[in-house]
Parts: sequence; C-alpha cells; structure tokens
Amino acid sequence: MLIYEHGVVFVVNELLKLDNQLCFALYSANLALNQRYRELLAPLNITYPQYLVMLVLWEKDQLTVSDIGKKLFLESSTLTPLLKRLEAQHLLQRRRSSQDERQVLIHLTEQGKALQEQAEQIPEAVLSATECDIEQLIELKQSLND
Amino acid sequence: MLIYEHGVVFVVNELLKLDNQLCFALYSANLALNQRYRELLAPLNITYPQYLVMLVLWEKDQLTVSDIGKKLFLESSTLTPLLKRLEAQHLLQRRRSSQDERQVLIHLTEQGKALQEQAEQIPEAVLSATECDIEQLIELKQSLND
DNA sequence: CAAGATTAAATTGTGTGCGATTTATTTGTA
DNA sequence: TACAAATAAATCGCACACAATTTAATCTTG
Repeated sequence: MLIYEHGVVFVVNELLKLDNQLCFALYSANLALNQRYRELLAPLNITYPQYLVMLVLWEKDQLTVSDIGKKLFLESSTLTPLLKRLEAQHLLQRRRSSQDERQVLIHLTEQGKALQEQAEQIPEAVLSATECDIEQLIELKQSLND
Repeated sequence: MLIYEHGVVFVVNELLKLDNQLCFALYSANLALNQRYRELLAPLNITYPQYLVMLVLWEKDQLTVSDIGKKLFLESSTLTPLLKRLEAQHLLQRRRSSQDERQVLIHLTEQGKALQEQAEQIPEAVLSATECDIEQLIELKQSLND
C-alpha cells in the first residue's frame, strides 16, 4: 500500500472478485447437490437433511437432539421440526431421557432401520461420479469450520 | 461383479461412503459460508442471496427476473419475494417492461448503486483468506452443473 | 436446601429454496 | 383474425436454517 498502491488495490480487488466467484461456486454447487438428492431420495420420501439425520442414526442409534446437531452443525430449531417429521413417517421415535429429562433421545424404529437397506440400493454415487478432486473439498470444509 | 464380487461390493460401498462424506462436506461448507456472510453483510442489512442479486445488478442493470434467475440458478418463486424485499429496502425497483408486459425489469435505485461502494469496503475476502485450492472448486462446480 | 446460573429442547419470526399451479401476455398457426 | 401453445411472473404449500426467546430440568453455590 506504500509504493505500489495501485497495484495493491488491483490485487485486492482481484482477490475479492475471485472470492465472490469461489463462494458463488460453493453456493450453486450446493443448490445442484440438493437438486440431485431430491431426485435420488424421492423414492424414500425424505429430504437430504433428513437423510443426513438417518445416516447419523444408522451409524449410532439413541442420540440426543444436540448430539445430532453437533454432528450436522444444526440447531435444535432446525432439528426439532425435522425430527418430528421423521417421527410422523414412523422412521424414528422421540423420547425424553429418564436420566436427564431435559434431553430427548432419538431412536430408530424397525421401519427406520429397514430404510438403510433401501437407501444403500440407491444406485450411483452423486459426486464421485463426476470424478472431482475429493480430498481438497474435505480440506476446504475443514478450513471453513474455523 | 463377476469374479471379484466381494471386492467390487466393498469398493462400491467405500465409494458411497466417500460420496456421502464429500456431499456432506459441501453441504456443511455452505452452512459455514452462510454463517460467515451473515456477519459480514449485517451492516448492509442484506442476506447472501440478496447480495448475489445486487452483485449481478451492479454488473449489469435493468435485467428481468428470469435473467437474474439464469445467472444465479434460482426460480421466480424464490426471486420474486426476494426482489420485493430488496424493493421494500429501496435498493431497487420493479417495473413491467413496456415491450413485453410479461417481463418485470429490475433496476437499481441510487441507494442500490451507492451500496456497492459500501460493499466493497467489507474488509476481507471470505474464502481466499483460508488459502484453499481455488481452481478445483470452480471445476467441481462446473462438473456439478451437468 | 434454596436461589440463581446453566443447559436442552421447543417455539417464534424471518428468509430462503423449489415443485406445482395460476394469471397475464405474447407467439404461432390454422 | 381467432384460438391454442408457449412464456414470464407470481402465488401457494412445504421444508429447511438460524437468531432470539421461552420453558423446563439440572447444576452450583452460598
């Protein structure tokens, strides 16, 4: 900013432009991802966030709302209604913990467990098919979560 | 799937796992992005999608709703209410085209134009600051938009 | 043990997003 | 020129997503 002032300003502007493009790429990639999963999950009658919750529960059952929230970076204000919808579909049940009545334990129903097999038969991978650089995105996500 | 059946199944499973991780990385990176922009844009009193619309209009004014939709991959059902909110903030105006009364032309107000300078003074870049691989994500976005 | 602090979910209000449909206008064509 | 098809926005219903607040239970500390 001292001698090469114009140059520095230019570089900063270019960086901002690139940054905008980059963030927009992420934003619109996410839109496309949702679109893709909407079709893919239509036979299961669940949305992508609901699918994520099911993935978490298939991995480990009997979690609390905030356990799930920590794993998925979601607030109870998002999860509570979402979980109620999954409960309405008989995929899981919500029950107050007897140890700590503040907590609500989420556990899969038989139907919820059965859905896993159906989900595994969803044919193709969504992103891997596009043969993109994989590790980099995961690193990107890591650095975003700072 | 013929001779190395178990091996293939394993590879497919691993691919699906990786795919889930990758999509989740994208999903949660997008959550983090929104979070970051929420803070950044708080002084301007606009959301990230609203900011994207303003970016498009700063680049080229007098676009129709579907012009903006094509650039941002958004439907009129998303844009119409969003544009009404920006109009309510006096950042733009909506006017039926006289050439084609079906179209609605969006044009910036003086206040909307003035916001650009304020936006440029938003200090740092959001993503570039994390020094991630940049080209790769843009490529990823390209392949997602197939 | 009682009162305030903390914690876990739920609730409320606002703003995306999109599929499906509707309304109004324009285009195409018989 | 009339009338069906196509197009552009808008509307409606549903599902996230989160900030701010509320409710209920538990913990802490005097």
